[in-house]
Amino acid sequence: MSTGATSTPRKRGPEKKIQPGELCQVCNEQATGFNYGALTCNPCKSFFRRTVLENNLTQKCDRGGACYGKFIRRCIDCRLAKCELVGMNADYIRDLRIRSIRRRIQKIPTNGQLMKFSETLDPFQENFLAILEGFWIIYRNKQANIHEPSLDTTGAVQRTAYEVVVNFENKLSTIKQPNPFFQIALDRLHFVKDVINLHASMMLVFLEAIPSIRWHQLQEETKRELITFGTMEIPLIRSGSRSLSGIPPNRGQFEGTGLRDWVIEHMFAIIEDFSIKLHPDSYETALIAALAATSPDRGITSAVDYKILSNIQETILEILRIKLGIDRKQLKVLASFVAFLQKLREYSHNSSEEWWRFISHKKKIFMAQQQEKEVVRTGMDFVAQGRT
Amino acid sequence: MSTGATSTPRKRGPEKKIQPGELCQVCNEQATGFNYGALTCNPCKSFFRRTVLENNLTQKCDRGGACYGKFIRRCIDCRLAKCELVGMNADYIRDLRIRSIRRRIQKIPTNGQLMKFSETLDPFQENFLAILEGFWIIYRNKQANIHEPSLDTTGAVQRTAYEVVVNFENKLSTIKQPNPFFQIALDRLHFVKDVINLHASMMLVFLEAIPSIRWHQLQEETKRELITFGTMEIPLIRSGSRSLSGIPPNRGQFEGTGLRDWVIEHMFAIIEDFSIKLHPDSYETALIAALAATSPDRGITSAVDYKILSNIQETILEILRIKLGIDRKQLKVLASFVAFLQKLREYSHNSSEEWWRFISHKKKIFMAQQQEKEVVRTGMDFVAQGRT
DNA sequence: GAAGAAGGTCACTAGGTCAA
DNA sequence: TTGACCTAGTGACCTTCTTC
Ligand SMILES: [Zn+2]
Ligand SMILES: [Zn+2]
Ligand SMILES: [Zn+2]
Ligand SMILES: [Zn+2]
Repeated sequence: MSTGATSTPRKRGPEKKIQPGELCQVCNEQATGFNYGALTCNPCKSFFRRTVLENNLTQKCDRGGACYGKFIRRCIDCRLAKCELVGMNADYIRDLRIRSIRRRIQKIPTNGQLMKFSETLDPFQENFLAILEGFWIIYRNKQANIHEPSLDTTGAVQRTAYEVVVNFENKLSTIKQPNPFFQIALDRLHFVKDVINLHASMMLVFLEAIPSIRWHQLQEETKRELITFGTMEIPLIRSGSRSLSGIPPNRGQFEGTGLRDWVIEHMFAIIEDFSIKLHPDSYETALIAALAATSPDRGITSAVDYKILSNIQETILEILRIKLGIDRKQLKVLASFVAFLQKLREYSHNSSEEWWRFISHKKKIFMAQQQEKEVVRTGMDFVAQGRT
Repeated sequence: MSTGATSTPRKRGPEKKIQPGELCQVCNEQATGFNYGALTCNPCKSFFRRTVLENNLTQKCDRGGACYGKFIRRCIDCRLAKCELVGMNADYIRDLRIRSIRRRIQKIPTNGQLMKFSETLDPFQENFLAILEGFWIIYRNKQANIHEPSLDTTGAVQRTAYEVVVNFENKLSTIKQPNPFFQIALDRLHFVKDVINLHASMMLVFLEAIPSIRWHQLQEETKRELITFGTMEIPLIRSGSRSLSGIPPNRGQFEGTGLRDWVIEHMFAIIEDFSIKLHPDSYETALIAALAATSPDRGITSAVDYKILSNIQETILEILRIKLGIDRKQLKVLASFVAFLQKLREYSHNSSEEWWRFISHKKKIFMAQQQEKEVVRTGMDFVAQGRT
């Protein structure tokens, strides 16, 4: 078949106009102009867009493909074939929409036993999302050390579950703030530990706050796994999210700390993936973070806990899906989020030993140099308990 | 902008045509619009369609053709005569729409209190799924060489789009069947090429058959990319699927062929992943395969093709999601499918060079040994054209 | 910056469904 | 068989780019 890619240069701009009386090359009615590469009428233009560009259904012609003239409009098969014959071409598309999906979303619940699908969040889901998003904004904007630029939280949380969020803010403010000004070498170790502790503590607050997780019911081991991996994964999401708010990730703070290069490499690849490929909204980010934080696929041994976490994942995924639908985004976006989470899990799985080596090493140096007058680092100590 | 600041309610869409209070020209009841060429009520519209376009039944009037007003509805004879009198006309018919394939996914009665919503596939989606599944069963069960055990296709395809599927079967049967009995060393090369060609040709048939893909509109380069990667990916899904039907994958057929070990390793890891972790049913498998086959994320350079493929992906994902919902499966299952596809893409991306090296090498040996009296291997040659 | 073309909207209607 | 109600394709008319 000839490619037909040699489309004639289209008439554009204030140039030769269409003569009155010129006919549609498809249906022989009055033409209105050049549409998608051929002289056609308005209906045929719309038809072509709908059928080819919006991916509508085709069907066989009843009359063996013999439709012509005005009657060609009644036969999708023949009309489309004629469109292509006269040179209408998908190369002229600028944007595609998916109407079939949009239409289904508009279905309203019927009064029958079996409800048809209605795509809005129910109050529980709304609340869930509000709390997550509120937390996320605070977590994202909070300085992880006083070198970091802070973002203004005011206003941003307005629509969210305010009280809960204020509660977060209070809890987070009690956590020791890492100090990046190194007076002596030992300060650097303090700093690293404090940063990790901060994130681990935030994770604790986050997980306790996720609606319906019933944190205290989970087994100690499960909690430890969640916090350990969450502490590796969530800060990357935070960093990507801050990057989207205009604060680029600071690679320098990891270099020369003794953390292996491939880990740093992997981290920043993920952050870039997040901010460039995904560039999610703030609610999407909050939900992605919640999915990462509650993932059961990291060696949770208790079957009960696994089930609890799976249910939460399901709840979050459902909220995310409906929200995306409301925003007219494609399911593919959800798929890309899931793929990202997969990568994130691979990262934390592969680098957990390295991180642990890194932290232990720092600790050993620390202990050797000083009789550790133990600073309470709730988050980190909690994680550390699980290690031999 | 300040157009006429007067109360112009910015009308969109067409003008309202019918005034409330207009009467049906046939029965004098409230009219609903122009139907088949006359202003009529809904019942008269339905009546006309049924009688003229569907049944053609007639029946003499008891009252000598004197029925009028509302009572005309009781007399087929008079009602039809009046319809024709006021100008209703069979020319207004369009094609019959696609008859929806018998709903095979029936609503499952809810016994629990949790189930609030249930979605069903629309006719287009039903048809799409039926064709895919029908193709898949044939593709899966077909022997790729005469050593392979075949599965009985009879019965399995009964509920699917039968004609389309028969068409597949015919197309597939014209492809050269690889012969695994090696008389001379050269036969082995023939065999390898034929196997690859078989799969590439199957991919071609598959892609042409996917509803709404409009294969011929895609650019040559796009087609080539799809077939190339599909030929690497789809056979793995097939193998996993056969494994679920009780036919274990045959690793031996790759060993000693010169294909590098890591590729074989990767392939069988994916097959195992598919059959053990995913264990999808046959609908799901067909949809997963279609997703893999139509993925735009493999260096499709044409923006239009990318959009078209994305659109199809969206359609398939939506069907998969609804189908999973009907089967009471969690969204997480969808996520795991997506994650699998991601792995599959990584595999094909990483090993495409190796496969190409492998095929070219075989070809070189082949050419060196014999003046290649070229056997037509449509599928493979198509792929090969894109390579330098 | 105006003409022309792409894309969006939505009332309208062909055709299907199903309980009565 | 009927007709209330639904689904989804249509096309008149509109807005939003893009090009000259
Ligand atoms: Zn036309
Ligand atoms: Zn036709
Ligand atoms: Zn009437
Ligand atoms: Zn009568």
